[in-house]
Amino acid sequence: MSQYEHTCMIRGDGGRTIRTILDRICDKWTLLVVATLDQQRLRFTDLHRQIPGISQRMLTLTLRNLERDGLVSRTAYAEVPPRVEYALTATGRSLIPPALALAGWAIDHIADIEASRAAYENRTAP
Amino acid sequence: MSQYEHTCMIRGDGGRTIRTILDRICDKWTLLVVATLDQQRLRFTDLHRQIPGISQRMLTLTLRNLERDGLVSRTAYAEVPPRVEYALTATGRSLIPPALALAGWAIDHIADIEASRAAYENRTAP
DNA sequence: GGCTGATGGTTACCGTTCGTAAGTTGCCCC
DNA sequence: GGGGCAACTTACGAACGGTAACCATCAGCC
Repeated sequence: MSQYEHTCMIRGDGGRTIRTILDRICDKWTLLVVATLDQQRLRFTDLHRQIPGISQRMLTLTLRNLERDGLVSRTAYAEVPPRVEYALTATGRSLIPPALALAGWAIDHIADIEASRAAYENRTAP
Repeated sequence: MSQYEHTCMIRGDGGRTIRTILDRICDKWTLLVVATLDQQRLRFTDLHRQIPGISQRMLTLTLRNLERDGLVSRTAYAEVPPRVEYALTATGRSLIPPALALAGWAIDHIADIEASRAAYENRTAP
């Protein structure tokens, strides 16, 4: 029996719960935001600058989801101009190792994947 | 300096390449399909049965992307009724440990996340 | 007193993607 | 010859993501 059944099927819902969580965590931006907040608390604008390609809207939505799920804390200071700082919670920090494992895997296999993809395109698009 | 910069920012593209790969790997279904193929080769219908909630269309698309990226192999037997078997390649198998790490994290923190989410709803929707 | 700039967003719009449901092909069994 | 199985494929409406413009507030400056 695969370890998958131990970890993913452990609940009676046939993996539905874990799918919901993975769906929330594994979107395009969440892992990048969490990884960027590793070891430092950052303001909205700094996050926006440090994550290339993210829009303000997506950053707002991603941070709200993370805040709602208890992975980052949001601290607003009543100053002018306004200042809002985001930081990982304990739960959020615990996500760093598996997130880095996945990112490391991606780094290790970027070349393979891109080569395979190029070969596939050549095969199917004459 | 965080390890993130060592792993994610190592290339000059500001993390754009790794974002592309993560975007491809970290969608709703890919990790579940890969985890389900751990230790066993399966036919289309078996995969469909073992992954609750996936539609035929999404399974087809997910498998095509995985095949294109070289993570699964597709073997069609010219029989009647047709038989197509899917199995992980070496690259696909190497994704299992980080994928299980992430799934394990999700299992460990489902309770925290759901509690935080419930508390958030109560706070914002009186 | 009006203008500019910084900050942390929100809104409007639109194209792409996703989910549901139905159709297709080829052959076998009853 | 009607129904069923396997592996897809297509059609279509709903939901999501991206782009770009807009907003509110106040400090500092002319």
